[in-house]
Amino acid sequence: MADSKAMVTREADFSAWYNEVIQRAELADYSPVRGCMVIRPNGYAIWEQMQRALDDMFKATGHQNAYFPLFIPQSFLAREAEHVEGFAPETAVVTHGGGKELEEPLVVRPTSETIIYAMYAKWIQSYRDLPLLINQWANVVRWEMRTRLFLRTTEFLWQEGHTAHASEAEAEEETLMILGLYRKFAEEWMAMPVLTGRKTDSEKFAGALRTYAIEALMQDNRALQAGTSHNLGQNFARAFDVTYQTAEGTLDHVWNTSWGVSTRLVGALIMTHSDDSGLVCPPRLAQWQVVIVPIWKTDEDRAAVHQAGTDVMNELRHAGIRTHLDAREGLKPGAKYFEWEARGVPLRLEIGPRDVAAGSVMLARRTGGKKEPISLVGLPKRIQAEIDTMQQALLDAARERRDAATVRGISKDEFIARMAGAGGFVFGGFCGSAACEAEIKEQTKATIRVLPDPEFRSPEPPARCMWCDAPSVAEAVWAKAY
RNA sequence: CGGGGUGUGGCGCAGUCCGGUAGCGCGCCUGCUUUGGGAGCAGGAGGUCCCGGGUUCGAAUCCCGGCGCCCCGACCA
Repeated sequence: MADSKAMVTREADFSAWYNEVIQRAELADYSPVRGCMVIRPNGYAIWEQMQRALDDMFKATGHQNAYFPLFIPQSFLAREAEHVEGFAPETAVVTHGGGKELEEPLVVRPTSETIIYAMYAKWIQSYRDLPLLINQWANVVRWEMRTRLFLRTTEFLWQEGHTAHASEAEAEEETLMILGLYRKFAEEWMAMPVLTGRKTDSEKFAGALRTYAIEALMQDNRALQAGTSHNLGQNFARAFDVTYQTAEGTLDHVWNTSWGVSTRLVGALIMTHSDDSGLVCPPRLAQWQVVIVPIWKTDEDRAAVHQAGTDVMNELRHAGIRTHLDAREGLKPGAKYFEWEARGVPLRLEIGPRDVAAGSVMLARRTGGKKEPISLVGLPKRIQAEIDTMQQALLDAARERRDAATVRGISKDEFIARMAGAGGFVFGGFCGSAACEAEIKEQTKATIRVLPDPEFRSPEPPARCMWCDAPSVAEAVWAKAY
């Protein structure tokens, strides 16, 4: 790599460590444009795996992909009061085109509700047109003050689903179905445990009736919102006049939902699993699940191990395992080991003359443990089992870490001390007052991440507000967040 | 925009206090020898020292004015 060979540790400087993991794994780089990043092939490959898995899930639940324009007439943004208040300060605006000043400035989309619902108004006439279930994969731009690779960049990639329904109940069902789908993706693909729940009014999407989110806890015990699903009610339908005729012949506004996850998930993946040797990528999302490193001394050996390596690669690929043979010359095996570790490849197979003679390969796991020789007989099955085991082990480890950093029912003073120190998730009673919520944020930097869904709540509902001691109206989860 | 820091080959830095014409490590290129945990030797390429102005015989270094980037805050997926 660029400088000295030892990495900054998480312990020493988590933020520097995060940047170094990204640089060493060649996931992304800073661009000439402030706040924007270049997603390099290794990083984009992870995003592509994420896209594939999510897209399959969207399609399996009846959604179709479409594409809407990057530019939105500025006036569109203003049609929904809360929405414009929320997004106007962070938009990029195009005022000139073709050398002339535009009659109406164009906003570079920070999100696409407005232009999509303007179109829905044209497309939806009858209850027979509902539900309309559309997703788009796109880039959006938000002029953030401070940016960080993957976590918050001026331009980012995401998917945004936008649906229209005939009733509030249907819209709510869709909103929650997607929340569950995001949770499933986070846990089963990213091996990242999440809390699900509702956002408070101060944290909800600008223009939504209700916002739900999945929240994860990073290794530095700061929370990260990993995905959101909004029930928009009829707010946008009213603003864009999206109406339909009911079976009874009356006219009604549709009920909308919108939901999204972004390239932030790549940052979440990094901060959930990686270690002081570099990226650790869950096998299901890894560009390469297995890398084969041949080892040789003589030309004879070289030919033999390359043949063996190629055979193994073909056999594994045939079994659907993403496998790469690192046949580069002029690099010692150890150098390759370090490089592939930094890039997070889950499994490494070393093949040298001794292994060829023994009909085996040496298996090393990115997550540690002893190297061990394994037989070439039945190799794909064995490797698939290793992949499945590692995928599960990563989720288990991440959940254990999160749970260890979660406390319930502590006092105000303990809360203050905890937010100043260890961090993590804190469950406690909440009085429901926005003023109280704001005061907590001001004094401790902690925010309510979610009002958790029933399965995450404490067995005994808290009786009083953790902060002000007024009667509690809901249990809340606080954390310092990214 | 407020506070702090920093701009020197691709990357990380030294040199700046005390002015004398740019150096180290890593990386890169070529060749030979190497290859079971970051190879060795030899040769080589690569720099408007952030920009502009000033002082001086002479500026990476001193002075003035800009700009960029990073960290901490306010905003956020």
